[in-house]
Amino acid sequence: MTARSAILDKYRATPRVTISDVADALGLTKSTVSRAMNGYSDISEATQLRVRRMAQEMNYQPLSHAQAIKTGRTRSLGLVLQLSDHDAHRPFLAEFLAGVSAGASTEGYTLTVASADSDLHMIDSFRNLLRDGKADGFILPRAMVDDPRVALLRDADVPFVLYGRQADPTGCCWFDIRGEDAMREAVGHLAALGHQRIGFINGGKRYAYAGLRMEGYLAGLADAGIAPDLTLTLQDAVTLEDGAQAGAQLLALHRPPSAILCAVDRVALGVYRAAEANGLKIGQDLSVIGYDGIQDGAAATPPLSTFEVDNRAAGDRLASLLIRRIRGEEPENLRETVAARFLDRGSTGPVPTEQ
Amino acid sequence: MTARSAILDKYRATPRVTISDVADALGLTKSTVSRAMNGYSDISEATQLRVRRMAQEMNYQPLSHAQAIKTGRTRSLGLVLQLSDHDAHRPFLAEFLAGVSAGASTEGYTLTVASADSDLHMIDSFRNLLRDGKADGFILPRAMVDDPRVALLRDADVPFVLYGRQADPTGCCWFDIRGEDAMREAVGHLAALGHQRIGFINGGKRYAYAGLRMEGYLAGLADAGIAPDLTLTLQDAVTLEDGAQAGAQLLALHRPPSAILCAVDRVALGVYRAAEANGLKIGQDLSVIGYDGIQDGAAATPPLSTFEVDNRAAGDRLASLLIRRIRGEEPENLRETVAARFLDRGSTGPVPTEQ
DNA sequence: CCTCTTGCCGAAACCGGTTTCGGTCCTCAC
DNA sequence: GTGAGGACCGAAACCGGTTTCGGCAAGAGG
Repeated sequence: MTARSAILDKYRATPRVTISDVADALGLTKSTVSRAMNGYSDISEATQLRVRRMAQEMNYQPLSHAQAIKTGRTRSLGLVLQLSDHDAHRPFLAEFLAGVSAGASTEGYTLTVASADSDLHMIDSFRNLLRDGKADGFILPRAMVDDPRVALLRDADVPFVLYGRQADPTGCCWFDIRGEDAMREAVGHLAALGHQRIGFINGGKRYAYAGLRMEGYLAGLADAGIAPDLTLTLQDAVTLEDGAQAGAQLLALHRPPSAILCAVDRVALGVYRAAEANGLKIGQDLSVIGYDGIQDGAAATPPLSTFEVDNRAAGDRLASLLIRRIRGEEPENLRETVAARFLDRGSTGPVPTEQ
Repeated sequence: MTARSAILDKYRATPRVTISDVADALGLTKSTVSRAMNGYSDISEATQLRVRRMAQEMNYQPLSHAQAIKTGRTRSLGLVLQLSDHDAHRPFLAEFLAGVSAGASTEGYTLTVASADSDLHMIDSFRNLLRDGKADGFILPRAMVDDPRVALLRDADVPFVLYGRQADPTGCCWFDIRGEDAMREAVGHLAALGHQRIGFINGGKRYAYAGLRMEGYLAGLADAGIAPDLTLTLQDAVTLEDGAQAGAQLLALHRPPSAILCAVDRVALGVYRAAEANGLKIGQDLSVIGYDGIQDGAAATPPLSTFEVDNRAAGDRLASLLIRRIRGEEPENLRETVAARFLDRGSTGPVPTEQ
């Protein structure tokens, strides 16, 4: 009851402490307080400290939309979701959003989410959010090879950060997980198990990650001294159905692969289905490795060996990088990549003898 | 090139048309324009029209955070995601968000998303968003039976709208899909196929929907003249693993059910697994009906019969209702429910003869 | 014809900040 | 002793809106 009331008080009763309150409490003017809070050099160190301390004590925090009226910035990050790639998005979204909003809020930022069902609509979203000061910059999920969002925002000099990388890095910040390293490592695992014919089903070719993962696959083959066989690689598979179809296609080959590496977990689960249809047992007759670490993979039989991707952490990092970009840091210093962690869960095994 | 430039112009070059620009263009003062835009009665109809027309023509739209400084409202809807119920959320989130943001933007509102990993943290989120004017009201996904968010926001007189219903409707607006009707209909379907022993695996009991769906299940039994058998009902299952376990439990009964109704698709897919483990063929030896309409259900073999839930539309409606609430409409008039659509897809069949 | 409303709009204050522009006062060099 | 310069802060304008208050003209009523 009293706890409840205390909370409610903060909801409205207390009229909120303003910059003038702080100024009065210190016998200063609000202009001085403002400049002190913003670290202007024409305010003495001593005064800055006094002001900050008092602000802390009085629990004063400038009202973002009051500052925005002059500065144009409202301390909020924009995220425009694309409906077109639903299926790809779904498993990630909740954790990703949690990460972004957490990362944003530790710096006093909030997250504004919009959605668009076409590229044109997306541009509109950007424009509206900027125009109305609902976003100071943008997080762009799923970098594409020739990304119209990048072209637009870069030229417009609007801060943004990519989840994924970009061939032309000019003006780009990003966070990414090194999927290419994962693919390379996966091929290494499979080769170590004796596999020589290792198929690769790549993801959506419009996305930047596809090229990288292909490189990783090829690098892995090179590491193992295996000559790449183009008939064993397919691309542009993102759904379970895609995977089932691609898997069937590979298994129908004259000399089918004994292992299939998939750039996407969902596709790997499709390969499960194809294997089942062919009477093959995953982990024995056919080895499969995926990438993403989705729940359904862990629940499959056998559990899918895959690479765990921490989308929550990714969101957190992206928010942090974008905020630094908004604050003026150079893009060159705002690029991070991390490794994915391999989860060896049982969908691989030694190459079957009776080939 | 020229198209690009035009867009960029709107991004920044054009300094944005303000209320004074409109006033000057009409030979009025900005106070008149402001009141005209807001429909004050002390401005003549004629002038209001003139102003609105000109605003339209000049593409003027008041800057939300400039108004907020006086009004306290910034035309944005708040949504606080709870991390605890990840699994329940995941499949819905993308479409749901798309719906909400679309519904919001048609009324000139935007969507602010935050996340919380505990109830306490969630209250903090509410408070911060309100305090900083980042949300004028909230959408509360997944209504719970004794929902702390409702208690809080209701008492604080903050506008909110529920996805789901509430036993005590005081001050509550909501949108919901009548899961109870769906359950009732499902039981009817199964009974029509000859099933007499119909199991029911309910969802998370902390959620408001669970009670309703149980009622629907019982109503369906009553319709069919079947006496309810409590040993055939389980509850609190939300994940695939929960479903597998619950399914195994029901199938291990002395007199197992010939059909199992699940309040959640994911759980139904768990029942698939349990059936498989028991050597039962879904659709022949065991009938299963789910609820949600998730993709994985369509991809299962046999495709899961279920109820399609349009989360995008739900989000859209919720946004609309919340905005009306924010604008002052009474909660009593802001309650909507719609029916779910049954998808008969092949996981049901006549009751097997050799019982 | 004069007052009293009423309708309609302008003037100015205000909201909570930021930023420009000066104005002290102190120090230091000459 | 004095002038210049720098450190530090106050005064006031400003941002783009909203809201209060008051004034003017037209119409109603006596």
